[in-house]
Amino acid sequence: MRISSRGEYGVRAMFDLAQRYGEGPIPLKLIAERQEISEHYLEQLMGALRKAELVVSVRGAQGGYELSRPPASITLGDVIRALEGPVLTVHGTEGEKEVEIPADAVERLILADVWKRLAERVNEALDSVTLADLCDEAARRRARDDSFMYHI
Amino acid sequence: MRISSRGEYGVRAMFDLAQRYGEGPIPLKLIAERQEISEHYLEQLMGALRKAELVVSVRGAQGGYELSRPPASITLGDVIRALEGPVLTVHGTEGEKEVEIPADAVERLILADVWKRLAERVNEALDSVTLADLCDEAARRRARDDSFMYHI
DNA sequence: CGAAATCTCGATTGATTTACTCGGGATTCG
DNA sequence: CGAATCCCGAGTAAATCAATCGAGATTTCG
Repeated sequence: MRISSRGEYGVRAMFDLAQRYGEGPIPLKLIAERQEISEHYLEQLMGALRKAELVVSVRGAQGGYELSRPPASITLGDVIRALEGPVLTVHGTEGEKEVEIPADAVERLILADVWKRLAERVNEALDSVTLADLCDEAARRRARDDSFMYHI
Repeated sequence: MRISSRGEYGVRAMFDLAQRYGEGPIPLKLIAERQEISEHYLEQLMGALRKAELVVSVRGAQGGYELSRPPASITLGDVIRALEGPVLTVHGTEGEKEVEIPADAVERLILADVWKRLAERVNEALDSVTLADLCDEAARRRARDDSFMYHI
């Protein structure tokens, strides 16, 4: 149950974009350099984020990517689900259609319910952090570090 | 971010054992049959659960496995962590030792904190369900189904 | 005692997923 | 036009997953 590099890199890239929200499109190359992610690999991730409508792209020279909406309205859950698919899926529970008749129906049904509830809790946790939260925290820490510098 | 078959099968097997807690050792073969899991594969999982001290084994004829402690004191988190390793790990955060100097230290530190908090929330969710909870719910549903039968 | 029932352990294997890399095409700005 | 971009699909090496297999060690029962 780990977050793959897609999720990790995706969040880093989105954090990067969030801090530049409103400055127009940011070329992928810059994000890749700052976040130390392979350009080609990041392209794939941005493609998925664009399909999920979390970013919009501008093609051609001076193009790039920007968030499709304010950082406060994009959660880590949005980013992670876009890149890694639905969270905490269990094979016996994933699809919408019912699986084959189980040996002990009661047990299987209980577990299906439990997995579902747990997945909801995980999604709630992931959705409780927005890109704006990350930006605010970054601003706070940078301010603190700066004032610390002046006191030397 | 899915639960692998190890986690899913492991929970099924532990649920099975929990419902027979106090009846002495249950042979793996029976669990495998009831839960429709390959015997050899389940052996591996039981080995991990034994090393995590969630079950104890009794060797020889009439042997088998039983829970090492009451169902109310074993959580789904215990089972899943024993079988799948620590939950919601992120490569850049997993080890205890610090990774190489990041490009933007503030960003990386914030994300490390966030991943850690999220992992805690996921663990809390997984630990909020015990094997006894599953058994209680099974008993409740079976009772309801039975009384339904009598009314036909 | 000996045979059957069990757990124990490590090796191997095929399929899938992950984490990339590569190459070329389409679009837009200057 | 040509450079800077995004766009897209194919390919690949390594890791992980989900088993499978085979050979032992231990214990009960007849």
